[in-house]
Amino acid sequence: MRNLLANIKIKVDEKVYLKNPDTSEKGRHIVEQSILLIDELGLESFTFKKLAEKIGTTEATIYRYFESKHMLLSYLISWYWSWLEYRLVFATNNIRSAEERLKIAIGILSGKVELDMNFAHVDEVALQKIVVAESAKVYLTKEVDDNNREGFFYSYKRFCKRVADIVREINPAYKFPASLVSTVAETAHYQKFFSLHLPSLTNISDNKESQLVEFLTEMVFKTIGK
Amino acid sequence: MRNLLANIKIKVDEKVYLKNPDTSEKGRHIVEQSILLIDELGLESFTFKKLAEKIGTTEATIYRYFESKHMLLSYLISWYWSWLEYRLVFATNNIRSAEERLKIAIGILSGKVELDMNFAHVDEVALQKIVVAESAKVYLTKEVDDNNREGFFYSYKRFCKRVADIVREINPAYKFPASLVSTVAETAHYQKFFSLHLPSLTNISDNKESQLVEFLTEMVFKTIGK
DNA sequence: CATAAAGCTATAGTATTACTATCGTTATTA
DNA sequence: TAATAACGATAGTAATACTATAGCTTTATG
Repeated sequence: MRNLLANIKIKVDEKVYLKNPDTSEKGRHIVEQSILLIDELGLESFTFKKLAEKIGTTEATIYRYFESKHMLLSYLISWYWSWLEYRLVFATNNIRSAEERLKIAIGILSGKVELDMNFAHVDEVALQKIVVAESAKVYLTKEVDDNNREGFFYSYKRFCKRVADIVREINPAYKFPASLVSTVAETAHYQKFFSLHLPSLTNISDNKESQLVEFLTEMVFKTIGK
Repeated sequence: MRNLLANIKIKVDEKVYLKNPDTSEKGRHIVEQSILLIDELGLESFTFKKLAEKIGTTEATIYRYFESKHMLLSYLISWYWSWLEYRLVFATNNIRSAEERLKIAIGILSGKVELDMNFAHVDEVALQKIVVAESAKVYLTKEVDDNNREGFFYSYKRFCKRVADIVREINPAYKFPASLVSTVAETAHYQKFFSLHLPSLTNISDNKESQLVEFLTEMVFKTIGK
C-alpha cells in the first residue's frame, strides 16, 4: 500500500494556494510543519512568523505559497477532504451493497485514520485534530461567498455529494440526503470535540470512536428508514 | 406578554462579564450596539474601537464591562441560551406529552423567534444570526477548558440538559440523549448557514424554516424510536 | 557552459489590533 | 456635603498581518 501511495498525490484545488506547495521541498516542508504548529498552538496563536522560525525561513517565503493564514488553513482542510474522498473511493470500490458503502463512509467520517494510508509529509492524525477544532472557522466568515465562488470548499462538497448519492441509492424517496450527510460530517467533528472538552454535551467517551460510529450509524439508518 | 416580560431579566452567569451590563444604561447600550455591529461586520472585523465610536464612548469604558471581545461574544451567546431556556420553559409549561414538549424544543432550536417575547435592548433576530455564524468560535479555542471551568458554557449546557431529559422521558433506553440534543442544536445552526451560503450541502431552502423543523423532527423521532 | 529566470533570504516598514495605564471630571448615594 | 463609583480623554505598547524591495542562490534552458 505504501508503495502504491507513494506515487499518488492528493490534488487540491488551485485557488487555495498561490504556488502549489506540493511542487517543491520548501512547500512540502511548510505544509508539514504548519500542521504540527497549528495543532500545537491553535489557529489564533499560530502565525507565519512562528512557522518561518520553526522551519528556518522567513515570512516572505511562506507568503509566496499562501496569501494568508486563512488560505493556508483552507489548503490543509481541502487536502484533508480530498484525502478522505480518496480513501472512500478506495474502500468502497467493488462493494455492491449501498448500505455497506454508507457504513464505510460513516466510519471514515468518524475518523478512523488508517496508518497504512499516509503521505510522507503529512501527519494525518494532527491534521484530523485541526479539522475537528478549526475547520468551521474556514467558512464562518463574512468572505464565505467569495471563497465559495473561488472554490475553497470544493473538496468538502464533493465528498458530501458522493455520500449523499449513496443515501439516495438506499432510499430515493428520502427528502434530505445532502442535509443528513453534512450533519454527519459536522457532528463527527464536534462530538469528538465535546467528548474531549465539554463532556456533558455528549454520551461519547473520550477515545471511544466506536461509540461515535454507533451513534451516527443508528441515527442515519433509522432516519432514512432502513 | 410584553408587560410581563418587562419585569423579567435574563440572567447571565457572572463569569462572562467584569461588570454586569444589565445594571446600567451604558452597559445595555454596549450590548445593544455590539449585537448590531457584530452582525454587520462579523466577529473578525468587529473591534471595541469601532463599537466605542458607534456608541460615542471610548474603548476604556467597554473594557470595564468586558475583558475582551471573546468575553463579550460569550456574554451574548450565554444570554441567547438563557433566553431560549426561558422560552422553552414557558412554552412547555403544563404540556403533559413529552413528545409534544420535544417538538416544541426542536421548533425553538430551529429558530422561530417570536416577536412578542423580546427585550428592549436586544435585537433577537440579529442575535440569532450571530449565534449561527459565530458561536462555534466561542468554544473552538485552546482556552476552552479554562473557559468551561469558569462557566462560559453554563447556559448552553443547561438548555441541552433540559431537552435531553425530555428525550430520556420518551425513551429511557436510548443511549445517546445528550449527543442527539447537541447535534440538533448545532445542526440547526449550520444547516441555516449552509442554506444561505453553501446550498449544495443542504436540502433546506433559504428562509424555509419549516423544512429545517421537518428534517430535525423526523431525524430525532426516528432515531429515538417513536 | 553561459545566462536568464525562478526561488529564497534578509531586512525594513506600515496600519491595525488588543489591550493597559493614568488622570481628571461627572454623576450617584449615603 | 463628602465619599465613591462610573465615565471620558489621552497616551502608550507589543504583536499581528501583511507589503516592499534588493541581493543572492539554485535550477533550467539554449
